[in-house]
Amino acid sequence: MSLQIYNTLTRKKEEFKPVNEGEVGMYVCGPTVYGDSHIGHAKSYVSFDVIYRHLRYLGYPVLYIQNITDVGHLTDDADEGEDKIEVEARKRKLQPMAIVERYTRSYFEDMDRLNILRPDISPRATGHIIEQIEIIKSLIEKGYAYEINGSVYFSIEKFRDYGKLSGRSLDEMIAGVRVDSKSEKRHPADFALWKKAEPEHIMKWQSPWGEGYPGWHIECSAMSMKYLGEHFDIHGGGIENQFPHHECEIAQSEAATEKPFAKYWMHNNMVTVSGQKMGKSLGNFVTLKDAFEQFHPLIIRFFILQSHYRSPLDFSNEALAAAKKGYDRLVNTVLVLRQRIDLNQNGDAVPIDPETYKSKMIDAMNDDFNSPQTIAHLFDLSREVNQYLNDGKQYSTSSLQKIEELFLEFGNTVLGIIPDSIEMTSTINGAIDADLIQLLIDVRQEARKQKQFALSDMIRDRLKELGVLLEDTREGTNWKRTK
RNA sequence: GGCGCCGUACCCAAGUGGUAAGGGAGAGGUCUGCAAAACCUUUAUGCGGCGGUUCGAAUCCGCCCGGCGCCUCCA
Repeated sequence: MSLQIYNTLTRKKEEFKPVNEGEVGMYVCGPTVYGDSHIGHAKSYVSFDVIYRHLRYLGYPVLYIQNITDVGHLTDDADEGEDKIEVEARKRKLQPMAIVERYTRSYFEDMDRLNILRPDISPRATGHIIEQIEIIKSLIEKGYAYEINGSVYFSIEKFRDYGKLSGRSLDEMIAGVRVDSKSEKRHPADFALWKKAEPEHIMKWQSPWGEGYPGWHIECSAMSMKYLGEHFDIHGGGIENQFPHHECEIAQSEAATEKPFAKYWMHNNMVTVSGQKMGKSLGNFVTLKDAFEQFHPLIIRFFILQSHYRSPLDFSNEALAAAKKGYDRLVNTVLVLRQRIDLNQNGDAVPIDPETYKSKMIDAMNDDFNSPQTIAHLFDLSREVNQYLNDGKQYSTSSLQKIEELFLEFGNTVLGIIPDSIEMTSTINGAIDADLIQLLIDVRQEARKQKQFALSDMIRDRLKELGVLLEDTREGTNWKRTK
C-alpha cells in the first residue's frame, strides 16, 4: 500500500504524491516560547516527528521546517491583546529576547529527551520581519489588505476561499466574532498582518506603515514559503490552530502568490488531562519537566504513539503507569534478544519471517501513520520472539540479529521508542558499573550453587534497591536498570 | 447558538462494508531454590440506543442519548 495521508483540506485520506520529486517540504507550527513546554507540545511534536521519520524511512528526502514564534502571538486573537512574550518579560523583569532564549533552550531540551529529531531549520519570526513585510506589501498592492492608523489588516471578504480549511462561511464568522465597537477593522473577522506599536511597546520594527510588529499568522506564511517555496507538500499543526491560524495562513499566502499553498494539511488532536482540556485558565497544565520526574521521556513518547495522532489523548498517571508496563515488556524482549546475541550461539534460524512483519508494519504506517497498529505488530513480534527464546533451544546468531534489526527498524528508526542501547533508558552510566554488576552476579551465582540462598537473595535485593534488577534464566542471569 | 469530532471488553486503544488487533488489569496454569521475567489458557455472538440500506454493518444513511473540541489564548 502506498502512503495515505488524511488531508484536513479535503477531509479524507489521500495518496501522498509529492509536489516535487526531489524533495518533500514539511512545515509544522512550532511553539511560542514564553514558558516551559507541556504534554500537549509533546503529543504534537512526537506525532510530527514520527511523520518526518516515516517519510525519511520511505526514502523521501524531507526538508522539515518548524518555526519558533518569538513575536506577534497576542494574548487575545481579536488582535487587541498584548504580545505573550512581552507580558512574560515584564513579569520577570527580563528582556523579551532573554525570555525567548531561555524557553527556546528549554523547548529543545525537552524535545531532545523525547527523542524527537531536530527539524532541519528552526526559523524565528523575528529573523524574518523583512519577508513578512514583503508579503504584506504585496497584499496591499493586490487589494487584499488595507492600512489604518499604522496597522494593516487582511480583508477576508476579498478572499473567496476564506473558510475552506475549517468549513466556515463568512456569515457564520460574522455571527461568531466578538462585537467590538472600538475596532478599526472594516469587517469584524479581518485579521491583523501588522500592528502599530504604542510607544511603550518593546519589540517593534520599522515598516512602510511606521513602527510596529507583525501579526501572528503572517510569520508562518513568510517562513514556510521562504524555505519551501510557494507551493509545498505538508503543513502541520495542532487541531486548535485549524481556525483561525491556518485559515488565515492560507488566505494571506494564496492571495499573495495566487497559487495553492500547502498541498496536505495535517492536524494532530489535543491532550486532555483526566478528561478535561488542558488550558492556561484551567490551571491543569502538566509541564514536560514535571512529567519527566515521574516517567521516563521514552515512556511518554510510547504512551503518545499508542493512540493515533488524530485521536484525542487523555493523560493520567494511571494511563501512564499502564503504558510503562507495556513499554517495559517490549524493551525487555529487545534486551533479552541482545543478551542472547552476545552469547553467539549456533543453531537453526529462528522460525520467524521478518519480511512478513516488516510489510505489515509498513502498511500500518502507510495508513495515515497508524502508530498504534504498528506498535501492536511489535507486540505480536515480541510475544513470538519470547516463545522461541524460552523454548530451551539455541538459534543462530545471524537470525537473531535479523530480528533485532527489525525491532530497530520500526521501534527505533521509525517510531523512536526503542533505544539503541540499554544505557539510553538509564540514569546511571559507565562500563565500570556494568563490570561491577557482573562481578556481583558471578558471586551470587556461586552462592546459589552452594545453596546459600539467603546470601544470593540479599545480593539481588540490595542491587534492586540500587536500581538494578536481576532475572535468572536458563541461559544465565540477566540484569537491567530500573532507575 | 454555529461548525466539527468522538462513543469498541473492567481501563487504555486499533479497526470505516466481509464477520472484533494490541497493551494494562483480573482468573487459572507452565517454568523457577524463591522471586522476577517469559510463555500458555481465559475475559465483547458484541462495537451508546433505535430504525434503515445491503447477501453481509462496529464500519454507510436517519433520528435520539452521552462526551469532547473549535468559534477567545493554546500544540
